[in-house]
Amino acid sequence: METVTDAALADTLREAGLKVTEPRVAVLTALTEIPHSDADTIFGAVLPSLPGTSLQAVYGVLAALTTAGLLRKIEPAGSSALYERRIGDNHHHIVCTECSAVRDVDCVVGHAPCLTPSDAGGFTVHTAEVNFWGVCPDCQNALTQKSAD
Amino acid sequence: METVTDAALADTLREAGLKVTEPRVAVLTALTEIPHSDADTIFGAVLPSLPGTSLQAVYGVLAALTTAGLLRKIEPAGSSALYERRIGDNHHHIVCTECSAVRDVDCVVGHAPCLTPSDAGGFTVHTAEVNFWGVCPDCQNALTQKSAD
DNA sequence: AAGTTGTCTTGAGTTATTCAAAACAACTGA
DNA sequence: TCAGTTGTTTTGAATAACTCAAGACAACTT
Repeated sequence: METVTDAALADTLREAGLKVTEPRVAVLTALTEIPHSDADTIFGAVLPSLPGTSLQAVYGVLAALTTAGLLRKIEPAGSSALYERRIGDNHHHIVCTECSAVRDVDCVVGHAPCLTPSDAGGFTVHTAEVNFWGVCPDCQNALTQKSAD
Repeated sequence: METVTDAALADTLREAGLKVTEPRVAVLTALTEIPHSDADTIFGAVLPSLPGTSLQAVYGVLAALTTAGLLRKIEPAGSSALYERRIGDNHHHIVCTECSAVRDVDCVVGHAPCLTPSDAGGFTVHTAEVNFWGVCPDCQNALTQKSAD
C-alpha cells in the first residue's frame, strides 16, 4: 500500500506542476505521518529510505512544495519552521508552552469579524493568523505530578 | 527633559525589582522612540550614548526586561525577534509582507469568543495570539507606481 | 533515445541568538 | 560615606537554523 500512496503523492506533485522525485515523495510521506515537523525531523524520517540525501535537499524540497502550495509552513515563536500537508482550510494551531507540541485547531466559524482589525492603520490586510498557547495533556499530567511531590 | 524621562524609566526599573543601569535605561529609551525594534536596531540606537556597549549586553538587557514584564517580545514569522514597551493590553500586530514594517492593532473588543478554540484537544489554553499580514501604505504606493510603469 | 530543464548533492557561508567566565557597578547595611 | 554582596555587563567564543552557489544528475518532452 506504500506504492498506492506513493502513486497518489506523485499525482499530487504532477498536478502542482512539479517533477516527481524520490526526495519529494519521501518528504510528503513523512509529513503525512508526522505533521508539524521541522526540517531536521523530516530529514531524519526520510534518511532511512533515501540514504544519500542531505538536510539541504530537504530544505530545498520543503521550499519548492511550500511555494507550489502543497505544504504550509508555520513558524511559532521560539520554534524552528514546521511544515504540514493540511492546507487550504485556514485552520489554526495550539502550541504547548512546555514541550512545544503542536496541534491543529479548527477555525472557529461564524466569528470572522473578529479577525478584521478595528484600525489597520492604512494597511491592506491579506491574512489573519491565530496561534494559541497552552499546556498539552501530557505536560499537564507531568506538572500535576510534580506539584504533588 | 531627557533627565526627566530617565528618572521615570529608573523608577520603572526599580519598581520591577531590577537594578538601574545605563544600558537598561538606554534600551528602554530606545524602545520608547522606536518600538518594534530588533536587538541589532536597538544596539545601533544605544551605541552613541553608550560607546562601550555590546550587542550581547543588549540581548541580556532585553531578556531581563522581558522576564520582568517590562517588555513584550514578538516574533513574527520571517523576522528576528522584536521588542516593544506597550504591554499588558494584549494588542495585536500587523506586519507588512513587503517591508516587514510592524504596526499595533488594538484588540477588537466584544469578540472574545472567537479567540476560544472550538476544540483545544485537551490543551489548557493560556493565550491567543493574533497576527495580521498585509501591505503598508508606503508599499501600496510603491506597488501602484510600479504597476503603472 | 537524446536533449533540455529543473532538481539534488556537496560544501561553504550567514545571521540571529546563546553560553561562560571574568571584570565591574548598583544597592545594602555599617 | 564606604565596604561588601549580589547581580550586570563585557569579552570572547559557540551554536542552530537556514541560505547560497556550482557542478552532477535525473525527470519529463519530442
